[in-house]
Amino acid sequence: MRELCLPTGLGTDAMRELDSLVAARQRFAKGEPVFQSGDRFTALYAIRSGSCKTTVLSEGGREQVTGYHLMGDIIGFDGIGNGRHQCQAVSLEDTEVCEVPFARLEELSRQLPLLQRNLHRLLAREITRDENLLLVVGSMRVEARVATFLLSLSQRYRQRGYSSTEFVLRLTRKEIGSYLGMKLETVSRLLSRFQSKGLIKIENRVVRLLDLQALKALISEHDR
Amino acid sequence: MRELCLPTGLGTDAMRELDSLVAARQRFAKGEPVFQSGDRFTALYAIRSGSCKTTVLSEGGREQVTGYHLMGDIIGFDGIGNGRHQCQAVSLEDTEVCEVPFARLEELSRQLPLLQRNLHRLLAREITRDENLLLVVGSMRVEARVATFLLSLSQRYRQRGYSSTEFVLRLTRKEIGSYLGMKLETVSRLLSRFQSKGLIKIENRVVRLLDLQALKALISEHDR
DNA sequence: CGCGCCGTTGATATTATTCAAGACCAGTGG
DNA sequence: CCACTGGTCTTGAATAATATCAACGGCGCG
Repeated sequence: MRELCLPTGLGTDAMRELDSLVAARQRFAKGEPVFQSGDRFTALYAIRSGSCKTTVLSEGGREQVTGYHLMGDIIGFDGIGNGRHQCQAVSLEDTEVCEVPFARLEELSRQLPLLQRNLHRLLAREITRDENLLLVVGSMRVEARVATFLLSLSQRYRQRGYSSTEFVLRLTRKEIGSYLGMKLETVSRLLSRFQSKGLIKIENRVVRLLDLQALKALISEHDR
Repeated sequence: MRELCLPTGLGTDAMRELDSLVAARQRFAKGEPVFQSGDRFTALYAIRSGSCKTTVLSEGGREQVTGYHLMGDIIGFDGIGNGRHQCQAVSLEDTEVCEVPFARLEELSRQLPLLQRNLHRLLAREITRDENLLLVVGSMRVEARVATFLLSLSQRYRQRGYSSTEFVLRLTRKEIGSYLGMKLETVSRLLSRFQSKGLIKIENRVVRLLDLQALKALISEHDR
């Protein structure tokens, strides 16, 4: 498991106890839901490999992508509030997931203050993640939003030990657009523009970041 | 304290223990910060009367309003992640706040499963609150966003036992705009338009909702 | 009383969406 | 193996939504 994750700093005994409550890995093919909106909430899910998107559905059946989750991320927190999942999580490629039964996690975290602390950290990080996204979507123009998206992915891949300058987008243009509050054509245009300015190289879903500085500059360049 | 709040369902003993760790009320005049971005995180704050906004600041010094908190809300969760507050909370009128030291709350919640559960609920609700706002800002046109804002306030005031059709906006047009991802002029225009259509009556900060159905209809009317 | 923020409204400019067409690609079935 | 299909992506032109600029009235506070 990962640095920013539940077992951080736990002793070997505690670690073993935590392991014992984690179920075996489950596999999800591309497009399969890990959980659906309305499902009874019983567990968190740790992504061991692959990736997922989380989406909320508006009354009109409109889908809004609220998260793009990579290996090492934990998803499912949204269900804690009222015992049912408020969003759905869908696998974006072949994905392996470990189920962490939440009732038992709560129980164990009563005995292990450090585990409790880590759980709280995870919950809080989810909050700041969302608020950050809110800042991006609410206050930046589209160009800066896409630049932010790319740079944030870059950083997340680096944290995971992968290349921070070349990676595959598992989201479609439409999904990226939904995530960033714009239309798919706009996403496409901006990626093309970034490429023509020499900031990135993009071929379908494969991005290579060529000029991180310039991308950063785009972000602060103009308000909205 | 309130229904959706920490002491829900606790016995009288547990209640007393919880009370014992809550500090006396503090008062904040309009414009005063309850906590600032970068402050060391030590406590949550329960709003007993009045209201606050929470804002995050981008690198460019741009302010994004991420929350509008009324009496009964608890704020400060954002600091749990890394021990420092990620946003600032500012009083919008004369406001009374109770400080809840977080370390002691964690400790107590290890002994009281129900308290633990309530704490987790609060954290999770904060997450779904943000994701809902994301849906609003990311996928609705400005008209629907403002309608959603008014209806959500209506509901929150009702939950608190106040009039759900007449209330005072403690946020300026600029703050509302920031919260909803639009410009202050746009907010002003939309409120005027709603008024001229007979949906609301607005005089400065005082709103009266006249046609809830029509406001609801506006929301689903069109995507973006 | 005067000054600074707040709010409204109109005219104009810009940004982003919509509509439309075509290229590309992967999967499917003949 | 190839043609077919449906989804994805790109790009252009027209259009609609929203921001910007500007002027002014009003309110609250010192």
